[in-house]
Amino acid sequence: MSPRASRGRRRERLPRAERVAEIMRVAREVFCDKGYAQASTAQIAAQVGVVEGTLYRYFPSKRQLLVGVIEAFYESIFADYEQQLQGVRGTWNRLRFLIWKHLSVLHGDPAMCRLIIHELRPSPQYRQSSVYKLNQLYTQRTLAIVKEGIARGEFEAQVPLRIVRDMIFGCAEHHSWAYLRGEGRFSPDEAADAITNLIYRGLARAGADKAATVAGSVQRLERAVQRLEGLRTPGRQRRGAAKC
Amino acid sequence: MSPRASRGRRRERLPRAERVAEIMRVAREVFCDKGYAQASTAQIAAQVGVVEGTLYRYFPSKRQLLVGVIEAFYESIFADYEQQLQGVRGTWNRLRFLIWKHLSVLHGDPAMCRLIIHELRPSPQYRQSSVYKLNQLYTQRTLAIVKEGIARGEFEAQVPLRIVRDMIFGCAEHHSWAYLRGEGRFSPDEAADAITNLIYRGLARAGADKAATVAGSVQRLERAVQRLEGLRTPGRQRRGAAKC
Amino acid sequence: MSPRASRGRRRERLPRAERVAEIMRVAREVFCDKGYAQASTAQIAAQVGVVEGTLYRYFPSKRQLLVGVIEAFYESIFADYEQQLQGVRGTWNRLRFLIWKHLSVLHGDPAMCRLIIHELRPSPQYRQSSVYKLNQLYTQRTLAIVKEGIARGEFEAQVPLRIVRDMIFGCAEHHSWAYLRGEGRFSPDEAADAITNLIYRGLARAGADKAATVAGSVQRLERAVQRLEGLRTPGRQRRGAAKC
Amino acid sequence: MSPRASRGRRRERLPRAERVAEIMRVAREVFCDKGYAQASTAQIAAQVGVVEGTLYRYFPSKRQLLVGVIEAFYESIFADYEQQLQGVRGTWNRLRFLIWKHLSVLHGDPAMCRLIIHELRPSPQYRQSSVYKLNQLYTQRTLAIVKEGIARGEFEAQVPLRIVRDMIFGCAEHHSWAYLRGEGRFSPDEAADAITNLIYRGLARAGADKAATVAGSVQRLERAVQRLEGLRTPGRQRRGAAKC
DNA sequence: GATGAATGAGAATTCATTCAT
DNA sequence: GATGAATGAATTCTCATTCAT
Repeated sequence: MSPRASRGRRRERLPRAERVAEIMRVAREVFCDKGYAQASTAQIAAQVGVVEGTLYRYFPSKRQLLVGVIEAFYESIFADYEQQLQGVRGTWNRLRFLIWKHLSVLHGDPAMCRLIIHELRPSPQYRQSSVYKLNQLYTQRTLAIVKEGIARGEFEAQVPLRIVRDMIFGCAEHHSWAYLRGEGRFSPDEAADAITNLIYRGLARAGADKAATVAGSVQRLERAVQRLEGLRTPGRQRRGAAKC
Repeated sequence: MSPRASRGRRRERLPRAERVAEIMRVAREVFCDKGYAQASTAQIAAQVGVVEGTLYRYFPSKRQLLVGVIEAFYESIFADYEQQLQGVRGTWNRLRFLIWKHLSVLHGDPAMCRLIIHELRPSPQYRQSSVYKLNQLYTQRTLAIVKEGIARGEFEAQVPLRIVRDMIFGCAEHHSWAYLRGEGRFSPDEAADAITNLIYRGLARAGADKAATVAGSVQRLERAVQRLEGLRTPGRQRRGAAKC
Repeated sequence: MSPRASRGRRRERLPRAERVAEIMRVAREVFCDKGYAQASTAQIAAQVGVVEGTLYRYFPSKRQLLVGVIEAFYESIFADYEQQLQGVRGTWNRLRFLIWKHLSVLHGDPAMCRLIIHELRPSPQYRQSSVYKLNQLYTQRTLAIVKEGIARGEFEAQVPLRIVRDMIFGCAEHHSWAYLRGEGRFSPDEAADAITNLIYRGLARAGADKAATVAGSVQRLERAVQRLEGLRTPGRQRRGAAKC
Repeated sequence: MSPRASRGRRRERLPRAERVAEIMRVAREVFCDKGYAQASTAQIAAQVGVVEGTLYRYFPSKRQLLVGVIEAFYESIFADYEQQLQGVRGTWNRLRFLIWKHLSVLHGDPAMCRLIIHELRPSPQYRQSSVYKLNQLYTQRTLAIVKEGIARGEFEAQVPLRIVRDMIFGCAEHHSWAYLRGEGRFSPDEAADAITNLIYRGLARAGADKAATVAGSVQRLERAVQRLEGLRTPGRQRRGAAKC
């Protein structure tokens, strides 16, 4: 008898958290599908099953909705990052994991990455968003690995850290760039190998063990020299130890 | 007082080429200042001193105006590029010149570069624009230098060319990224040095003379070994050799 | 003086149905007055007392607004058509009613009819509009009457139905054509009589009773023959008859 | 050396008549192709190979260009009409020729006919155009045939001339209406037969010889009556005559 | 006779956001 | 908490026509 009921209006009153989650889920879809500018709040609202006004109860603006969506994405990406990294040993491997991870994210969700790279990052909101903070943490993690490499004597001491960071992330982004546009493909695995090797070699200390990448000629040479000359590599760690 | 003056405010009749040039000059300013989306054809027209319709006599759409502006920019950038490059000798120097050039463009006209990176390149028009073609040429030039390096025995034979390209341009873009947003600074000179060194070292043939970049420790070690053992390193491929 | 009054001039919030009705009413007026092309959405909106955007909440385009207006008109026209027709007996009378109805519509709302004939009907949308469907029903009704006439033996069996339809509606439209332009007049009553007679006679079975329309010459002749010869006309097919 | 020549500018100075003819030819094409509203003077000018200003040297407005195009078409249509009609004898045949001619024009140049029916005729210019005058002549020709039929006793004396005219032209237009929109087909021959028959029968005098169309039942009845009662129909031809 | 640059007013349409209910 | 009608200013683009050269 109620006209309300008969019109099938969804007056579902969801708890705040669920409503927010639903809006973000839909907004993410629409933003990824159409791009931020082409997406309309009307469409998002319709797809959620609410009216436009309702969106504004949860998000102060379309822009903040975008920021929210991206923040959630970022958090999910980095949720288990630390833990996974802890399982990886060795400078080369850790670097490779990090690069591979980055490439995998680009590969797995190109539309979201496009939003981040071309919508959020160039915008003034970026510095205020938690994405910025997360990114800084991420970057610091990355450089920490390089610093470890230096500390272990694997890398040159005078490494231009900022450039290394730019090379890793810039290369990954540039490499996946056509893919983000929907053209072509790339393999995160292969790219990760190649990038890691290049970076590693670029950073490697001249006399150091270039272990995994450089086939062991230098290593062997050094060992030979040590044997023959009774010399020790003057590397910081002195890992060849006593009796050698 | 003359009705002429009041009616036809500025009926300056410029030849086509001049009008086009003027429109592009102004459009470039406005696009750089406000960004593509925020720029309005009305503003551009007003600033040129014509009505909006006049814009559309020369450019079929706002978008094509952007493309035109960027194409002109690109052409001016690359006008003397070839010539300049011819004056540079040596692989490291040539690589460095190229990287420096790229960084200088980013540094010298960040706003235009922003337009290219965030407006033109992600758009569907990109592949049709002459910018795409120019970019391909540019990229090929870059990789030609790397190939020369290989041919000369300076670089490893198995260089992942695409990755090298991505590393160079991706690193440059990432490095200048905050600067493009108007935050921070960077030095094309310093960055060019650092990037070139990193790339060069990453590519350098293990047994080769790493002259300018790698301090000669490995080299010296190898020579010592040779002295001591009467061996010669037989080139990268046969490195396992007999009695070793 | 209250800021309320000055800001929100008329923020009357009508229920959807009422707003739609009001927009359609005004749009109809304006379209009829100026013609579709000369009518502007701005004028319609102003006359409704809303901003242009409000129009687009209810109609996706100016064109669809036109279609909506015409559909409503059509529906009102045919609302009681069936019922009225049921009250009319006899082939001639039914044909006459139908023709008269058509002429009356043309006469009663020439401006709307102009829109239909010159704007909607020649456009690609026409086949998709409900007007097209309604028109088909209407046409079928018309031809049903003709078929009844055939079944009753009043009309020739081999009637070219499509041509009959075209003649009825084409004639009515052509007849009212100057009137639609605002020139001249016509009388639906007189025209209906004349058209019906012409059509009826054109279709009438040669030997049939042409009762109401044809002044009774044939009729009388036939009766005379019947009297004299004691014959009945044996239907169209066997007309070669005996002794003739 | 002259830049003029090298640019291949067509500075052909054609005699006025040729230029006009060329403009009209192109304008006709474009109007027919796109419809009046969608056609632009720019396109017409470009297709002629002149600049827009040149159009305005020959035609005061786009509208007058349309009118000119249609007038030329009309004149070509009626160029040999009179002559052809003179070769046709008999009321039915003359009517049929006229109707067929009209249908043939609709069939042969639907796009032009659309322009006439939907662009020119509903417009205010129509009464001023020579097309209007030509149409009147044409109509009068048509009705002259009907009047001949009356004079010859073939048709009823009380024929509603205007309705007859509307029926002929209205039917033809309505019949070809879908065809003008590019949907469906029609045969001018078949339609001409059917329309002529219907009209002819509708107008035919009850007691008259309906020769070609009406199978002769009435005729025969009348002859029988004549025989029986010693009467003769006073029909003009009396061609059954004597010996019957 | 021809050019073609410039006009200028207006057209439809879009959409994030507000707020009375 | 949710609705959804209304805003309103801005936007790109169109095009017949004019007129200085």
